[in-house]
Amino acid sequence: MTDSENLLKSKKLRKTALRLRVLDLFLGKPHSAVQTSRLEEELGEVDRITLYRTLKTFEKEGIIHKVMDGTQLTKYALCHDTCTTHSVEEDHAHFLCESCSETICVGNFDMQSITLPPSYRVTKVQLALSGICPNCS
Amino acid sequence: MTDSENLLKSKKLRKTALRLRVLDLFLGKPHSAVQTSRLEEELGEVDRITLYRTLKTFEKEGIIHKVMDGTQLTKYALCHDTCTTHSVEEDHAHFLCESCSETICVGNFDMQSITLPPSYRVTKVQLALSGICPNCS
DNA sequence: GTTTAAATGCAATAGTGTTGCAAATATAAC
DNA sequence: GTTATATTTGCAACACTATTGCATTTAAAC
Repeated sequence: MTDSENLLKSKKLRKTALRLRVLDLFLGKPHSAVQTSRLEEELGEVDRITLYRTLKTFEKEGIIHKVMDGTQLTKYALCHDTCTTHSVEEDHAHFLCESCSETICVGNFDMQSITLPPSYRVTKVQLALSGICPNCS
Repeated sequence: MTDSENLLKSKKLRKTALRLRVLDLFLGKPHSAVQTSRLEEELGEVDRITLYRTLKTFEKEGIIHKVMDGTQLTKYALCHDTCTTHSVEEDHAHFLCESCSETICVGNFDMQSITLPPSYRVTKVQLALSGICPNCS
């Protein structure tokens, strides 16, 4: 049984052709955030609605999470360790390369370093870095 | 001459009815990020295309900047001090209240606290905080 | 194999944002 | 105040992203 099949089974999701293909794609680039339109391209002729529903299902099950990289584009990335239980990912940072537009997860950081008035109750911190990635410099 | 009129003059932009109304709105809530659809509501019957073009013009002139608060919505806020020269705003943080959905600028922070592999050249840092704001708690 | 609940695919729809172009208008020159 | 002109506006049309309802298909359990 492949990783994708195992993952679906562990989430009690039915094994369908598209779900397996989408999962394979994410598992193939575990630290990259993939844009929805890019997924459509890579998958070829798929029903767009089904793809969107697949992504929503995966998000709800904590398989993938939306990535905030400072663009307004919808990008998803595979969840790791800390975010497998919920789709919410806390204190997580992403880096967007301004040259190649690739977005990658760069792991967690210490949110203690941010000071806010105590009247604000902060429950989630997302950091969007951008610049030039190692490949492009 | 009002603040809005002065601002337009200083940017060598023509004084039009819509521009003045939009500017007044932003100047009225100098630390809030306003969603485009919300602007449409508050302005009443305005031509949507003209509004979008107005926002783009203001953004290009460094009057307002796009705010990244972790939602995929387009929100703009007035530029202050550090971001008046460009539409790019650096090392800036915003706070989104999960209860009332208001987004406010919470000022700058120290980006030194983020550690990344040195092969990444970071030129821009955006921080999206979310939780409960003082009004809602 | 049969059953059934879940997933898919299609049609229709909504929201956001853009471009081209003719008409209107703000500013500057007279 | 009038006129000239470059800017701005408003409309039509379009593109992209995303969602909902519903009939059909299919995966998994029996």
